[in-house]
Parts: sequence; C-alpha cells; structure tokens
Amino acid sequence: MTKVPMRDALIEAAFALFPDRGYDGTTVDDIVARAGVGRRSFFRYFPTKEDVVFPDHEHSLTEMREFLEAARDDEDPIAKVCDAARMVLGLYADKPAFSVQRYRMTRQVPGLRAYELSVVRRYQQALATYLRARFAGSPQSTLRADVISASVVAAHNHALRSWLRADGDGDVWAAVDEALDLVRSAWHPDGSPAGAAAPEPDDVVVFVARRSTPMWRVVRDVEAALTPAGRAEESGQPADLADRTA
Amino acid sequence: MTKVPMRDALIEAAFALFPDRGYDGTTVDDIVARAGVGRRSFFRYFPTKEDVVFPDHEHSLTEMREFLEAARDDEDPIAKVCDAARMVLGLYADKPAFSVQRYRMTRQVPGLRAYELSVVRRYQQALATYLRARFAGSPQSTLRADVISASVVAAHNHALRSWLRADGDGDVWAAVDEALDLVRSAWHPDGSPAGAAAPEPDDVVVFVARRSTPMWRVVRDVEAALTPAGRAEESGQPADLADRTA
DNA sequence: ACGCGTAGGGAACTGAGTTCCCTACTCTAA
DNA sequence: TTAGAGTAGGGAACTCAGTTCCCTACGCGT
Repeated sequence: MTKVPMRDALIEAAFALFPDRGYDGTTVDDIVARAGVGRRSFFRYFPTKEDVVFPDHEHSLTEMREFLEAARDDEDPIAKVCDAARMVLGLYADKPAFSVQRYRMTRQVPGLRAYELSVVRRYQQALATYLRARFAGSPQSTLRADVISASVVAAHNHALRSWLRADGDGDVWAAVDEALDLVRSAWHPDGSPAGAAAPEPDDVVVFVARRSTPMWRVVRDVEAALTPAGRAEESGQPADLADRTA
Repeated sequence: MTKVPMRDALIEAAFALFPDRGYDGTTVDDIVARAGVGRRSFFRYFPTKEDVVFPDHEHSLTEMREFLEAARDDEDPIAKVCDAARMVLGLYADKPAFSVQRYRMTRQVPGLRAYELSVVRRYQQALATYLRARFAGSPQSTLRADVISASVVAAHNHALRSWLRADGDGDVWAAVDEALDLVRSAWHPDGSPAGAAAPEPDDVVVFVARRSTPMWRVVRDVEAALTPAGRAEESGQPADLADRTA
C-alpha cells in the first residue's frame, strides 16, 4: 500500500506542517515523522529542505529547455521565449491556492527567497542560451540575449507576483500577455525608426486620431475595427489594415 | 597593534585561507583561529559565513540608495539608473585581483552564487524603487520600472562578468557603457512600444495594436494616450503625453 | 571607588546535511 | 528453486553553521 510515491508523501507532509509551524519551525525530522519514513529518505529525494517547497521546478526547467530546443529556425525568437515564460506561468496558475500559500511563506523566509532567485536564474539562463544560439552572428548577440531574457523574466515575474499578492484573483494570463507585449515591443527588430514603409504584420491595426477627438467616438471606432476580438489570433483575419478616425 | 578593526582582521584571515582550502573547506573556526579571536566574535560582525565574502555590498547599497534619492527631477531617469549601475562597477573595478579571485570562488560554490543573486536583487530593487517613483502616473509605471531595472542590471552584469572571466583584462568601463547604451536605446524615447502613441507632427496620435489585443487594454491605452495631461477618468492615472510627442 | 555600558570570549545547544553501514524486497539467471 | 545482484529504505553518528546564555575585561565619567 505504499501507493503514494515517497516523494509525494514527503511534499504532502511538509505542506501539512508549514501552515502551523512555519517553514523554519518545521524540521526535517517533523516532516519525516509525519510521513512515517526515515530521515535519510528525505535527503534521498530532496537535496535540501528548500527543495521540498518547490517540488516541480526541476521538471519544469527541463520541459522549458526541450521546448526551446524543439523550436524551428523560422520562429520569432522573442515570441518563443515569451511562450516559454508562459509555460512557467502555467505551473503557478494551475494551482492558485498552493501558489499563493507558498508565495506568502517565501516572502517571510530569506532562505526560500534565495532559493527562488536561483531557480529564476536557471530559467533565465535557459532563455539566454536559446537566444544566444539564435542571435549568433549578429552584433552583441550574447549581450542582447542576456538583456532580453532578463526583461522577459522580469515582466513575467511582475505580472505573476502582483497576481500572487492579490491572492490569485484576476486574470494572470492577460496580465502576463500585457507585460510581455511591452518587452517584445521594446526589443523587437522594428529597425525602421520613423514610420516609412514598415512591413506590418497582418494582425496589426493602426489608428490615427486627433487629440481632441471625444473619447466615446474613439472607443466606438476602435471597437468596430477590432470586432473579431478575443485572444484567438487565427480568427481575426479580414478587415482593413488601417482604420482612420478623424 | 590590534589597530586593525576586528572586522577587517576577519576578512583578511578568511581570504588568506580560501585559496588553499576553498570556501567549503574553510570553517568559521579556521577563520577565527587564524584571526586569533573567539568564534562568537565572527558572528557578531557577519550574520553568516557568506557575508565575509562580500564585505562591502551593504555599504554600497546604501550609497546607491542615497545617490538615487538625491537625484533631481529634471534628470533623465534611465540615465540615472545607468549611473547607479556604474557606481557598483567601481566596487569591482577598484580591486581587480580581489574581484577576480572572488568571482572564481563564487562560480564553484552554489551557496555563494545564491548569496550573490540576493545581493543583485537588492540593487535591482533599489533601481526599481527609484524608477517607480519617477514613472508614477504614466501607464504601466511599475511594470516598466521593474523591466527596465532588470535590463540595466543584466547589461551591467554581462559586461562585468565577461571582464571577470577574462581575469580583469580589458576596459570594463567601456564594455559597461556599450552594454548600457543598448538598454537605453531600447527603452528610451525612440522605440515606440506597441499600444502607445508614436510621435506624429501636430496634434495627431497614432495608435498601434495587434488585432488580438483584449478590448479592455485597447480602451485603457487609448485613454492614456489621448488624455491631454489631465487625469484619466476611472483609473486615476494621469497620462503624460509630452514625452512621446516631442 | 563605584557603577555602568560595551567589546569580546566561550560552552553548549539546535538543526541541516553527510557518511557509513545495515535490512528487505525484487528481478533475473543458473 | 535458489544464488546473486541491484535497488529502496532505515538509522546511528558525525560535521559544521548559527544561536543562546552567560561570563570576563576594559574604559569612562561621576
């Protein structure tokens, strides 16, 4: 009847004790006693006590690396690292209660904050490794790879953390999309500085309005132009590329 | 003759032992024995063993905060955080041999890498705090503050680390300037971020959005872009357009 | 001389992480 | 069916970082 793999039993025991005693107040002996196993077994499954708090990041990291290695060469590298960041978001968004509980604990325990930082750095390095390969040959390739991956991670964490601070209320996905859009627009190869004949992607809408335009009218026209709204990119295909509002 | 303050004696003793025994191989007892003081005294001056490896960051952090708090409001905020990053560079560049020795040790000891990350995060937070205050009122102020400070730190570290890897050869200052220039050009007035207004002659606002953008975001950003230096309606975020239309 | 605050010393304890060695189960090959 | 080997788990004993409690010594002003 040792159905539950020991690893899961230890995680469950740990998180059953944390709310009462806190992280520091829960010793490894407490955890193994509750799980009904020997102390030695804990360190067989978790190299340190901190690892039991973030049980799935190791797996998530290898998933991210595989995802990036499987990328085709014709994919936009920046969009790809943004998607990779969204994968990590899923890890948190799938278990809001767990994520919020852990976030609160992490904020209070310096050791856990340090651990979290080291995990974040490994994600960031995975992104940077991918970008370095994709940028290879272009000027400042490693610098750009490092800075862009740092931007993506910062944007992701900004959205994730404000969602966690709000106890998991609100739409994380939308918040992360917005944050990543900012990053993408800052770094993307829109080398064309001022207007001119910029090759615009098909799903981009340009509005022009005078500053004196009443807000209600702008909103109405924007709505009209974006009618096939929503998050489905493949749906909104037709309509004019440039809609003008006097 | 015990002129040397105990703190300095401990640092000196520690770094005298590290080359031979390594960080993990040097116990706190070894250090205090060499310094000729009691074990208890070590923890009076350094909260953890790791702190003795980075003895001056605490002081440097308060210097950076003071530097940023003393900034005038007419200074360019991004240039200011770049200068703040350059202050930290001085900490390393002033003692190349020491910095290189410590860098090599830090690479090999996971605990020291984690410590370094937590220090870096505190610098980054100092930058972000300053930028949040400077950006207050403009759209996405906290997001931009977080992402820009992450970019600055990443650029600084990129240049610093390649200099350290090269055993302190070459011109760090030039390398950091180049790296920071990249960041500044990405975030400063010219690259027009999607969802924000681009500079146009006269009184006209150009608004660019992807068709997949959620409606609530379009409305909010249009509002921010069109509101002429007053305050936006419900969100209470005054949107300053002056930067973008100059 | 007195009291008093501060810098340092040191024993003893807790708890994480390691080392060494033990038991028990299971799967395979002779 | 049994021998052997590989693997999952148990547990004592150790090291070392960090803490707690309490001690001594020195300076310093009144």
